[in-house]
Amino acid sequence: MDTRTALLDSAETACRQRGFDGFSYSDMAKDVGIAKPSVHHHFPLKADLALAILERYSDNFHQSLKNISESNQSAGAKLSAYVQLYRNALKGGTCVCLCVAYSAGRASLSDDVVSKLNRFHDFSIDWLEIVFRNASHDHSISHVADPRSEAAATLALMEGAQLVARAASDLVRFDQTVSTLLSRISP
Amino acid sequence: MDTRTALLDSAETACRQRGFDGFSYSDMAKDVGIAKPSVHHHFPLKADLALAILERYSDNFHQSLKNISESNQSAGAKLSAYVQLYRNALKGGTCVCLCVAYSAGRASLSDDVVSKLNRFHDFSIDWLEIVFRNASHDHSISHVADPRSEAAATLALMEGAQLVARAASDLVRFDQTVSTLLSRISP
DNA sequence: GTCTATAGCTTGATAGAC
DNA sequence: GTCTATCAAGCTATAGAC
Repeated sequence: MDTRTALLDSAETACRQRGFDGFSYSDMAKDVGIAKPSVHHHFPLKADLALAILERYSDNFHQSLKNISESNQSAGAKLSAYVQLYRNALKGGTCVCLCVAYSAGRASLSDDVVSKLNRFHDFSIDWLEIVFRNASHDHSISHVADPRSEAAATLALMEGAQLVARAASDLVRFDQTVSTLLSRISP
Repeated sequence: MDTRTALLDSAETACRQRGFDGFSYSDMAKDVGIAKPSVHHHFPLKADLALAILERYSDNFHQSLKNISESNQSAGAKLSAYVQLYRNALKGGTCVCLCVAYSAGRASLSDDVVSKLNRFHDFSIDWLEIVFRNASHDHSISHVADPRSEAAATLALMEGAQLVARAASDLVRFDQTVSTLLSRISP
């Protein structure tokens, strides 16, 4: 594995565990086994690092949603897979997803990172809106109200469920939080 | 106003804007107009400060829920007031509530603060559970599923809605997120 | 209860050799 | 691309005078 990728892995994990202000170039250097100033060769400023982490994360997430769309037929099955994605991102209650970490640490981020973060949110809501719109045709999710609002609520539910589960370091909290949503999905 | 209260005000606001690692004793000292070491007289360690902020916040929140319970008749009206509480806590999109800030910054908090945070979450869920349980009698909220799960989902929805709105610094995001929930309340 | 002074450490970032 | 050496600034925290 190349050094840049190893550094990004280290930084993303640390950021999702402890927040963007909760890890340093020194931590990354120790993790990867190089000297601290060498990290600056790959990411001159921490703002560069913030952007690189988000861009890679964003690309992976987009790919995940594409895979979910392709490998699941009904809207309900797609929604269920989406919830699983956020459940897995918790890594047993030790992490939150990058969006939760960045949203909470918004004040330490540059304007372009914040705007990319908001575009990430929009992308997720757009995808969910289509799912809920399809659900009102295939009836795989019960009593769907306005698809756009349902989509926004679902994204917030995922982020909030992660926060509560992270606070307790307990996946059961996540499961309890999403159970009403999942119960609306037809088998 | 006494110095301790002024310091708590400064710290709570800063924490909700920038996270617990995002402000320092120096910031508080400047805010209140005293020297930095004087802050240590009131809160020797930053861990003491973390606890004091949460305890005061918790007491205020409990009082707010009590007021909501007393001044609203139907379950739907109580839920609507609860949502407003979280909307106001956003302060126009500049802040999140303390629980969101603490949950995201969990790694920097001591064990007793984390356990108090989890008790705060439980208290909120308990209160909401009663609201949803009453709603299945007074029919002021439509299609209520399991009250405990609805309660957990509602807390997560509030925290997630705050995160998304904070990321965008835009209250409209909050309103869009909670609109499906509010539309379930009978007029 | 507030002050000045300071300790001891970590941070992000740079200079310059190899 | 990685290193050693270093910087200025920030942090939490303490000592001791008033």
